[in-house]
Amino acid sequence: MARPRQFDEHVALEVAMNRFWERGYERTTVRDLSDKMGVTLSSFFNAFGDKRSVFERALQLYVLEVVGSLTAHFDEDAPPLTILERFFADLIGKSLEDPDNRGCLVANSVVEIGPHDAGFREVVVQVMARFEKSFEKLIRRGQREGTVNASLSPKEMASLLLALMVSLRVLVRARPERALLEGAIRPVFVLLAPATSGAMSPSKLRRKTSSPD
Amino acid sequence: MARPRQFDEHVALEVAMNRFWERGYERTTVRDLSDKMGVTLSSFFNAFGDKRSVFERALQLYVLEVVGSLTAHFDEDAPPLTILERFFADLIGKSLEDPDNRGCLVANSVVEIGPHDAGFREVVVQVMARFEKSFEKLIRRGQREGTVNASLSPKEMASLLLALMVSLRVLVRARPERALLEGAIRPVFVLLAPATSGAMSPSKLRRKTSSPD
DNA sequence: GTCATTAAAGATCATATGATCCAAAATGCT
DNA sequence: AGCATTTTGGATCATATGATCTTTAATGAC
Repeated sequence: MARPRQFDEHVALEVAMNRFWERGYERTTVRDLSDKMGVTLSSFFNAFGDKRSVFERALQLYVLEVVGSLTAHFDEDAPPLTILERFFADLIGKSLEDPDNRGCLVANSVVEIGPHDAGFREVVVQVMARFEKSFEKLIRRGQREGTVNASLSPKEMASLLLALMVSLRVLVRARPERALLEGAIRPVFVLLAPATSGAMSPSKLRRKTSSPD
Repeated sequence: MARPRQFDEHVALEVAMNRFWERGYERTTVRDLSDKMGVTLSSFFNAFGDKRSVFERALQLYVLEVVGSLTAHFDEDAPPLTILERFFADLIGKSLEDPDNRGCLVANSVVEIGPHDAGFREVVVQVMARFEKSFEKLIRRGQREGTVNASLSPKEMASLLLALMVSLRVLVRARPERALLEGAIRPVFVLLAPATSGAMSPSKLRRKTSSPD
């Protein structure tokens, strides 16, 4: 009943997402977008409305795909500490393997348009809240099961893990060094480990092979 | 011998710094800058060259003043743990009292222009390296003096503290909540506290007034 | 006072940018 | 085939933006 689209909307949005992720909102022009998306400028505006809407949907897509692939760890059947270890290993791995060091679109958006756009801030806040809740649940479960240090406040630890997660994604943009990122998380896992019975200090848990650096 | 300036270069740069801090690099136009700086567009370019140069000097100024006022804590005559507590309390206080939730210009720059401008990235990396070194020294001193958990790796803890510092400044842009920011740092201080002799868990050090939340 | 020198004022330029407009093209329905 | 409907191509628009140019103003040196 009408002329069919010559492009796949989902594929196009995927391209847009990667473009925004790499260059940020302001530095990405609609011409660059429509180019990379393989969509004419007319079709771009016809199909998506305006630049802001495209970003909105790109951000949604990011949350669905990239954030989703991370949160998937939370549903694994494993001890909370294992889940957290896998989660951060995955986060660091993905961060370091990105040749463009783009970090996280959500975190980037916090900085670039956080205080300037209440709508986007809301999205970002929601995403963060989800992580916080998941972290908190993991901590609580670990404490119930005796695999996580029972003296820790789950809420505080959730804040710490969220903060850590954000900072890893920010730091990698300037300093994509494994030692820095892994160094930052390792002490936190020392802290998470349950207090060993007796007078044993947490030092035994610190590393697999150790030498005081 | 020539017409004198009608503006104070330092004051003008201060204004520019605050403008970049609040709005970021791309969103701040030279017209807005010259306006707020009280300098005509001609004088702006005449005195500073171009927008990038102004940002460069604004960033320098930020490092000197804002970062400087934070690093001042490191020279205080107090136990490392006390210095770190004051440092983070100050950081959080300053972050929360800013009505515009601007976070940190350096951190913001990491995200906005980190991967796109090697020159600025270098500045940012330097600043971070300074903090890391300071953190590491504090940890080492605390360990020598017996006021910091001796089983921790100073390098790793320095990475963690740097990461934490960055994340606080980023988080405040979207979620200026004291509970979140303080919640994130408190467990780290639990970790930093020296292992108490005997089988005592760190729980006693956790809070001044406590109730398991 | 004259002159060299730099700053200020304000118009102006070239380009970039988000967005629109209109005609041509492609489809399904009848 | 003809029509309604949506997409596409490409020109175009209005404005914003970084930067420059020209003219005038202020100052010290002589």
